[in-house]
Amino acid sequence: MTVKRVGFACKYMSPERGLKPKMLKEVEQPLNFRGTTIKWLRENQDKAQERVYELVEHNLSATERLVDYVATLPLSQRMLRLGSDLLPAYTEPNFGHLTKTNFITDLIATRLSTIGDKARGNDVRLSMHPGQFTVLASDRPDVVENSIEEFEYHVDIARYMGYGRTFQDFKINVHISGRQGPAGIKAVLPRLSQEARNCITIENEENSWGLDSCLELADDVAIVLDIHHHWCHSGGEYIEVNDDRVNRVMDSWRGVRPAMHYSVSREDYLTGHRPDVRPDFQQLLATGHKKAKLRAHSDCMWNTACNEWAGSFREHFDIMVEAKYKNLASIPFEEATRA
DNA sequence: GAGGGTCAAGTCCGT
DNA sequence: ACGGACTTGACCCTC
Repeated sequence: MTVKRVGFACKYMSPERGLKPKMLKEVEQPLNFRGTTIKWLRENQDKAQERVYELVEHNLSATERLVDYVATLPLSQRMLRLGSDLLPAYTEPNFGHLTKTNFITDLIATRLSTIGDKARGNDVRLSMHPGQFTVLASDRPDVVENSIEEFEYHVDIARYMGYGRTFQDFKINVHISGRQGPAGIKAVLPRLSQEARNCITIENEENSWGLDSCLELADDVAIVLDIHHHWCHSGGEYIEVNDDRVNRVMDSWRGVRPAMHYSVSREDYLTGHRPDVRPDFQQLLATGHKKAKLRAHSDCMWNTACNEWAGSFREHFDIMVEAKYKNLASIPFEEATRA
């Protein structure tokens, strides 16, 4: 029997929202990342190595606790995106070495291996999503080089966890982003490691490179359909699960169960909007709403009509929920749309 | 304690 | 030309 998953991204939030901020942080911090800035490392060179060690140690523990938490959830909720800041400054030219000294590399290898085993042992589906600075299709060669390095950083994490061995055993998702478009992605693929080519997925954007552009890559990589991005990009289309384009997305996964993204416009930007009616993009634009603001993610999955629509994809897709309230948004959505 | 400015990187949109 | 938004806020300083 197929498990139909719904997941959340990067961060655990406690259901006890009434706790004082300090208490809340105490409860949540053990499962969430800590970080630093390049500026701080630059200004505190003598303490930089120690600081990075401490952060890596914490972030590895946080990742393990987060995977452990997800492993306690019903099978249908065992899907998780890991944050990109696990290893601080890994690809920064002057400070990357701080995460690559021998004793840290040993720590990373050991701990990530354990985490990978736990994820596989508990059927937790994992992914990552490199940031907006990863532009594999840029028309600037230096940006492409840096982006390959940044992408391979995520692949290193996957590899340490024992992934990247077969097609889409782990998803590392990026946008096309650059001015070269789909051709730029095709050009860069042969330059990526084998594990990277197993993990890479391409997601449709709200602006510039939409679903049709992504589908040009359907023979090369798995496509991640973001139905909210498509709603923005198309000017309000609620794409149906039986649409031919959706079929082509599914085919791009070559037999692996596809993953997709679901989010909804911020509830506080649509004050008074009925929760049982899907927002009408054109009507919202006509009443003075700004496209940029309609893109912003909501706290929770407040719109039951959108949820029903998104839920219709669960037959064929695992769904990554992108919402500010993380697990507190994804879990009720999962329960409400369970078949 | 809470609030606000700041932080490596690219690209596009809106003003 | 420039600020804001984006895959993700966390940290540090001030009050």
